[in-house]
Amino acid sequence: MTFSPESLPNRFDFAEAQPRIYQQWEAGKFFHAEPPPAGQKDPSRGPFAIVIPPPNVTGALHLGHALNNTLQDAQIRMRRMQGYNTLWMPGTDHAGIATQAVVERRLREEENLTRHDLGREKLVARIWEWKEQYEARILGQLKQMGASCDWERTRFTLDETCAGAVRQTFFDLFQKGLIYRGKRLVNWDTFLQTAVSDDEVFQDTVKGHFWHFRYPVIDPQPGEPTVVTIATTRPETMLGDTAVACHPHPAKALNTAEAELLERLAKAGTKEKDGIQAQIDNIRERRSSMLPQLETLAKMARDGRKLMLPLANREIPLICDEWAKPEMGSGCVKITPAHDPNDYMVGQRQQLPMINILNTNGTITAIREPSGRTNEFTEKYQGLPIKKARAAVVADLDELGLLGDVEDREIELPMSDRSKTPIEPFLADQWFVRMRDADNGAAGLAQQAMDAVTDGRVKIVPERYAKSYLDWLGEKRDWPVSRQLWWGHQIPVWTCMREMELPARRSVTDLCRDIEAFEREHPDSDLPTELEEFKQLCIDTQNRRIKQLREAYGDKVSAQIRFEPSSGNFIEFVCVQPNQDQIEKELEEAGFERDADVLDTWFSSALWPHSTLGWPEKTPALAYWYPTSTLITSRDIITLWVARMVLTGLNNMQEIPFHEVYIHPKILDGYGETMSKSKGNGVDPLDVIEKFGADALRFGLAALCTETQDVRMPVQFECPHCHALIDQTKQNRELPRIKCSKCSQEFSTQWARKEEDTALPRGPVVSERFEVARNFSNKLWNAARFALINLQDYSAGPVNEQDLTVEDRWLLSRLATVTKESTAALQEYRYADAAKCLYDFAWDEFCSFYIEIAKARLQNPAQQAHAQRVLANALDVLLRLLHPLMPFLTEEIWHNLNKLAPERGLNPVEASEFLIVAPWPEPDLARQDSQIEQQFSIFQQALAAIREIRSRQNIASKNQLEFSVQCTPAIANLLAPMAPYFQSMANARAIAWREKIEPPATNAKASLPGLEIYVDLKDFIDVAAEISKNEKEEQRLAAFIKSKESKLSNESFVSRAPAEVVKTEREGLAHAQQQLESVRRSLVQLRKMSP
RNA sequence: GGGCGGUUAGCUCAGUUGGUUAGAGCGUCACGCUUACACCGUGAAUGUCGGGGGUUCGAGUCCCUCACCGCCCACCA
Repeated sequence: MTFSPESLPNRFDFAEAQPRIYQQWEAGKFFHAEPPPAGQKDPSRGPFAIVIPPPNVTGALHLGHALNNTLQDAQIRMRRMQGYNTLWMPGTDHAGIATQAVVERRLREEENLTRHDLGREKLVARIWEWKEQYEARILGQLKQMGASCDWERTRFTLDETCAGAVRQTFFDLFQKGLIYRGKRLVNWDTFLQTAVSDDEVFQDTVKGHFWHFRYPVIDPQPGEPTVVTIATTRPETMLGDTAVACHPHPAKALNTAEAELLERLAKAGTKEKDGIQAQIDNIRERRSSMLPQLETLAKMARDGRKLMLPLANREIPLICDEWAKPEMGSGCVKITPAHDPNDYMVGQRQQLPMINILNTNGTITAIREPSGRTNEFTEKYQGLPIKKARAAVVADLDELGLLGDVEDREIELPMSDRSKTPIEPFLADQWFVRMRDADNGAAGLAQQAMDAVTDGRVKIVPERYAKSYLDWLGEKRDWPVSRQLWWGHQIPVWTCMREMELPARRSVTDLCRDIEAFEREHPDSDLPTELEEFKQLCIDTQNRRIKQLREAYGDKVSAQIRFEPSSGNFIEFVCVQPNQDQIEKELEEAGFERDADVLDTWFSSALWPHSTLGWPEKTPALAYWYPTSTLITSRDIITLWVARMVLTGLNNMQEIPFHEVYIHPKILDGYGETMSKSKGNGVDPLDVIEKFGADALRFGLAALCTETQDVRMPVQFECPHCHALIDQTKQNRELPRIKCSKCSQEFSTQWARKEEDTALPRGPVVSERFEVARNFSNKLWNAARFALINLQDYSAGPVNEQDLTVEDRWLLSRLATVTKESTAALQEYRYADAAKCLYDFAWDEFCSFYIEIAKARLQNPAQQAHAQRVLANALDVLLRLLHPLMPFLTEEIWHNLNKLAPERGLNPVEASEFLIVAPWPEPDLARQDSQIEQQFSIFQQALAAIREIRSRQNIASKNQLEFSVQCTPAIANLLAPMAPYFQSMANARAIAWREKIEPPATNAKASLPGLEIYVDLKDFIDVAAEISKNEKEEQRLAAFIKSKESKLSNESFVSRAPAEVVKTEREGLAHAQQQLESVRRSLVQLRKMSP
């Protein structure tokens, strides 16, 4: 079977080639990596590994994923070719909340069922079905993009391997005391009865009220107020108040606030000034009207004055806390630690009790006082939904005469994105990972992760993102890891309540309260005997239990035991190691219950770099590829994911997870908005692949990937009828159907729901920004086609140094430079630079010059074999350099090239069968030759000048031109051999190369540094065009000269600028003057000719 | 409110340590089927470098300032 390159189509048929080539790569096992066998020397250049940021199984991949994975694959492919033992670890993320939410929504929409109707097991089974479907789709998309992942190692954050790692990590942290149980305010959705994450909460502005209440002071002293006024937008929360706060130093606080405002006023623009001034006036007014009272309140707080919380009849303290802002409201603020995030912080600072007032369904609960007893005064509110409770509380306070002003006010209300109902802050038991440093000052998890970046073990590129990483970790906030969901890793802790067995003469609750009070008031004294004995008994009981558990289960379990004063019970938390089913069973039989919550999704993805390699097993893969080489991801998960991987890596492996982190740009639409399905401006990579090909998608994305900017990508609908592109606007992007502006036929969009819409053919969302890359791949395809057609009688053989022509040496010099620069650019994640460098070289140098020149040489029997060998070599190198960005096209051409020129290179060697594993080109730096490049550039300029004359004189290319060149013998020697190429590339015949020539009678002239080109125009001359051109040139030069002269006549420039700069300016001036003279001479000539 | 980016041709973007009168692709205009490629070739036109100050012999580049756009974080009882 003979291969006939002429029969290749003149467009690269990517739709046919992509699946075929991908299948060949997979069959060749090129993606699969194994560590070198134990005890053997590593034959490779060493390990190189990237773990994929696992896409969520929530839905299909979008263009952002396409970018992310293109950039990874480019690194992987280059390193593989460079000889590294390269692993790209693929997988997907179970994405807890997001995935459960999607499935629950569908359940609701399609079957009108809630998760409670289905039950935990069945819901989880449904989510697994969803996962299987989307995982397959995601992996399919990655393959169509050409991702060279090691699919045999594909992991899922919820699979068995990852589950083992999660449990091991949890157990380890639990045992180290770095995991603890605590209360935390969560965003509670009372409708769905679930906690939602911060990013599922949106703020809605609604009309509300601002109610002022008066709380009576208990035993006010003379001169003190009898009531304290507070204000709230949520009256019902007062049932859970445990303090009222005022500022400790109101005068100082007012001063500070005023000073800050004054500072802002000085800087503010006119628009803001009025507002700020009003605030300042307010402060000044308050200073006279309210300050004395605020000072009194602060003193009362210090004296321990108490207030009587109405309705609940609860004694609550008046406290000092800086959270109270003297410049706002009444200057005092009610504190409800269990139902407001800020109050919660105050509560923690001030050790206030936290009183929950809500049931999970949003009705008022049976309120329990800190002492443990139920509050009988609030029974009447029990069971009321919030709205009714609010009205009742206001009415009751009014009746007591404690209601003050009621203002109308716009309120920012947090709403649940999922149910569109208001969010209630709700106190829930949660598990936390301790990020803070140890009490003895030893670096905690957060600090260790910070150190890894500050000392350079982990390098973040671009550097500025290290700041977000460090700032966020620097807060060292404990990481809440439990989620009230069903989809995820269930927390491996079993809990049991145990009653305190002790012959207490007094109630446990009282004893505890006394201990607490005594320790607070006499921190340095020993406890009284009774209390001390009780405390010791508690400790002994705990220790005895821990010992019992240890005896029963050894180190397979770790226990934390806590005493709860309010109930007098011990709570035992037992964390069980992985694969201890028997122990779990025994615990459950003994009355323990497993925690129903699951772990934060980021807990499992935090382990990704080592869990995917098999940890906690000591696998050879883990030993070989960990730490991985680089992580390529987007900036929005630097904190959520990157920081946590560093932290768990250091904890579990005692080693960083990766050496480098590259943060790539985000893809925005034409309006600068992030792409998302919910806006309708998302582009499906598969639509781009279908229209432009995978290589165009990849090259296009890489070319846009610059360091500082996000990628802005205007998108269009493609009409399925006539293929016209219709710009997407904010108006039309949410329509279910669109009428094509060109063919007037209609098509459907992603919003199509109704049958009449879905029946229409779908118009995909694409971007014409991929056209450039598609055109480029076609250019390459055809350049290769040309080469192949001309290589049919190729014979391998060495290329002798003395046979190299100027154009050969120019090309080899450029090739060396391009190899060096594009390699460096890729290695440094400067993708746009790499793409541009290769694009320019391939198109403007290889195609426009080398191939054009080759056309003449390949005709000449004496030069043909040599030209073929250099051409094959150049194409070979170019294919290898482009392969990471355009794998399919280059692989396809490589195979064709192998058929005609299996042995190639300046010293021919047999090419590898597959480009994907061909060696990466080494830049032949000895070939870099600036002199040759300069010489060649004279040829290029001369050629351009002749072409320009042809164009301005409007001379058809079929008419041959004659030209002569006035230049030095050196330049003549250089240009004379290029005569055939002037002929083939500009249809221009060289008459003479001399130092002095007689210009032809009718001529057009071009002057370049060191040479003058005269084109003999014969009958073609268009005098008017020539005059106009020269006049324009005259003007331009005159202006240029004028500016140069004024610069050079400037004394301070000449004396202060570096001599070199002055010299180039002088030379520039001289040359321009010469040119001007020449232009003027031509004009005189031309005007004589003009009628 | 805090932090980080951005603003250069109609559009999308480059622009090194300050140094000729600022570049590319697309689009526009003119010409063109010439031994691969019309998804092509040849040539042309196109800019108050967001505004205002400053430093400097010299500023798209450095400093200050204002305006606008985007992202992240924290948020007002």
